[in-house]
Amino acid sequence: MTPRTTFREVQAEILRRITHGPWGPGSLLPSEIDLAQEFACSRATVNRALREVDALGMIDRRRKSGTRVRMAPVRQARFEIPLVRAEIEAMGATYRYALVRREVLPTPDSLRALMNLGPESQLVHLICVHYGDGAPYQLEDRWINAGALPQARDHDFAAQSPNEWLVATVPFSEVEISFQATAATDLEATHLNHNPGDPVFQVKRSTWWQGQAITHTTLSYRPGHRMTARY
Amino acid sequence: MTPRTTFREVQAEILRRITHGPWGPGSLLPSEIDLAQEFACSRATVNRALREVDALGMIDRRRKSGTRVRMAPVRQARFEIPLVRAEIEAMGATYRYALVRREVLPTPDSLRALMNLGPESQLVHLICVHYGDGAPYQLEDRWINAGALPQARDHDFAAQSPNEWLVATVPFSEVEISFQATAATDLEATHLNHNPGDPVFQVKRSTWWQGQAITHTTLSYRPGHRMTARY
DNA sequence: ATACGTATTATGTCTACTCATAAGGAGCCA
DNA sequence: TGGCTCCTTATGAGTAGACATAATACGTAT
Repeated sequence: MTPRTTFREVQAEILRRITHGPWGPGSLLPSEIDLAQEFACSRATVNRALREVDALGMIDRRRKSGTRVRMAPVRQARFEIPLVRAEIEAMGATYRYALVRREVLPTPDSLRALMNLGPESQLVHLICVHYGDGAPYQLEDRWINAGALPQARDHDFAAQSPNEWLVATVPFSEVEISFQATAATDLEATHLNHNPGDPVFQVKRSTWWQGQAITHTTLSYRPGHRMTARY
Repeated sequence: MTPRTTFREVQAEILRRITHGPWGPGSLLPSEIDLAQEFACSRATVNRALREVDALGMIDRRRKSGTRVRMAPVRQARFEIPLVRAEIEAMGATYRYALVRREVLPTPDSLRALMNLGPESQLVHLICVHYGDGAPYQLEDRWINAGALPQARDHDFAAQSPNEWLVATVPFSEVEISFQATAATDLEATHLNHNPGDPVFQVKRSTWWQGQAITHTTLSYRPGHRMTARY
């Protein structure tokens, strides 16, 4: 029982009029005051509804000019980036994790520029495999800045995957993520049931905290992997 | 000159306290009323600030229980999906487009299930290439539902790319998008400077409008292409 | 001890009003 | 034809107060 008009109702009706109704691309919407009158609610309610439609990228709002339906909506896809464990368990599979390699090395030249580190810096290098129902799902090749996170030198990554340790240790970092297709290396072929040279879906992720590089990771997926989103 | 506390200031301070300050993962934030008192503003202002922090996936809000900092933030990457033209022109390159093939065919079996179409349905099939500064950038393999969009049968796609025609014709559709790595086909090799079998970054996109399949597209990128986002 | 109803409390949302700010447009003057 | 000021208008954002709703806490009856 909500006799009052809610901003969700207003929003739904506005969306309907844009997608199915009289407000086509480029058209000018009535002012907030007029809409408030029409929907018999306060201007604040209309404002909130319009602000959320704006966040969807479907309208363009300008002071004095008014609110206009975009000619082409600003398309944006949102991908949730879950922990591998959650991703695998969400498919109903049993998660297992194995540490393949663990070493402390001076920073390789290829990562020096990427992580903005000096020549004497050291990185903890980890290679591990994530399995779903016993089948390899993802190969993780991770480098952790030992200068920024000295605890990483001594941590035992055999029990807990580095990703889970990191989100618990540095929860709110800045992240740059990129997707690409590459040819399978011998390492990827060995651990992911690929043949060398096969196409591999890779995610590269760099994270920073307070201007310091924390970790750089390459995630390689099993053959046929897809990332999907709706919008 | 804004002597009043704005919701942005409140939001910034809350974010600071979560990321650098005293409110670590799992901790309970003061109630909106207490925060309003502390920041000398109204509850509505605090509410708006907290609502936006919630949208970032950093806190968990529950009636009666209060607001809690998440143990691990809900990571979400947002990708803007621009028109190829805009993508290429944003790099400072000159955009050119070429139509390679245009035909009307009965729906292939592989697409019948995907687009939920009957056996007598027909699709407009288009293959085109998008160039940046004369070099091939993206190969577009598109199928348009001729039943839902009869205008597509007669439209001349030599002048305008199908994507631009479609966003002008059916601007607000539902989209499913997925990314994957595949091996280059002969067609991709011919038009994108790949060798057959090379890894190709592919984007597949299906769009629907009012429950009807509109179009299904496979976008294949030139060698080395990356999709990048920050969050 | 367990089950159930009730009080409490924090968030969710709406109203009504106020002032701020960006920007289009009219009018005026050189 | 400019270029300038000033008025008007639509959104942006704040205040205070009210009621709704979900969920926990607690006290009482069985």
